[in-house]
Amino acid sequence: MNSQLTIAAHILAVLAHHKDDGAVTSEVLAEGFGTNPVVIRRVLSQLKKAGLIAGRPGAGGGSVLAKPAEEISLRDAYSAISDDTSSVLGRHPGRCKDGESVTPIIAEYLNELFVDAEKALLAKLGSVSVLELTQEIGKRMGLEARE
Amino acid sequence: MNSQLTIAAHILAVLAHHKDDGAVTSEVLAEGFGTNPVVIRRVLSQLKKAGLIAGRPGAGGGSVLAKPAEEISLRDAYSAISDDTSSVLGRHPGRCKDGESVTPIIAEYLNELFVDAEKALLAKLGSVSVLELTQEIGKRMGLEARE
DNA sequence: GTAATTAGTAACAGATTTGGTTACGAATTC
DNA sequence: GAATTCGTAACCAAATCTGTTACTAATTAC
Repeated sequence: MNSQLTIAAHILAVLAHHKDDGAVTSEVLAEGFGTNPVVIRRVLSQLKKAGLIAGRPGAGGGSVLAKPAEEISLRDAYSAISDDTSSVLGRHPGRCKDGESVTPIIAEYLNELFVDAEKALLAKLGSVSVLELTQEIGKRMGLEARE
Repeated sequence: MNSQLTIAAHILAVLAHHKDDGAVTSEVLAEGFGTNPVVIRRVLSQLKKAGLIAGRPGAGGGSVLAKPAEEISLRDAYSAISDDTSSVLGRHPGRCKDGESVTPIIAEYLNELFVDAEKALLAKLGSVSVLELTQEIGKRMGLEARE
């Protein structure tokens, strides 16, 4: 699900933005992102499993951040929605005919390189906290209101 | 096409590895990767457009590197197979109801962050040349033969 | 010049993935 | 007990991905 990270980041940003207004329902989040509440709940479920948010069913329920916004990074969101097999760059399958010795070596080395590249990406995501997210969003909203 | 970068890297590695053995046919490349020659040719076509390889049809034809291996990086391969709209992390669609002002701001900011993260990944890919690729592969083949 | 080889590309099919929807049970509040 | 909301399963349509066949164009071999 390629939009899950985007949705997760959106959710975290909105929850942090509304931190003092109580829980946010999946319906509100869905409207904000322009999708169905179930799509949102699928991501909420994974963020919850990862301990990033907390949710309560029932009237007046919804989701809130489970931790201070400065303790949640976009990398946490990425980890929450990724399974172990997923990779942004794909993996070399390493299929080859018997006796062909160069292919599996290329496969293994390329996979190592891709993992390294992915680590660089994750490091960048890890450097952005949800707190920074809301601060920047608040700043931009202020600018826009003034225009 | 998610395996295209892997295929492209495989192609470049094999072409560099066989640099002194003449052109390599799409059939040989396909066997090495375990796929159909047409799948390989689709990627070859893009690498050729990007000026990374040169190909000749006809008997004894095939593909060769168009530049010295040290002047081709995995980032070049990535650029060759990506179009402008593609992104490894996806993009925030920015859909929202009228009057909702926070959503487009979140969308824009997240997209900026994702582009930054992608740049970190591309920088890593850019640091690996096809020459290094073949050198490391040659090293590993030597090690394996000795086992 | 003719045959053989190979790239390049279009067209198509099957499998997989993705995003959206409906539905329903469980938990919670009022 | 009624209303609300989550959590999740089931399903569907659209898109994407991978592989295949088929054909043309270009080039070499003889």
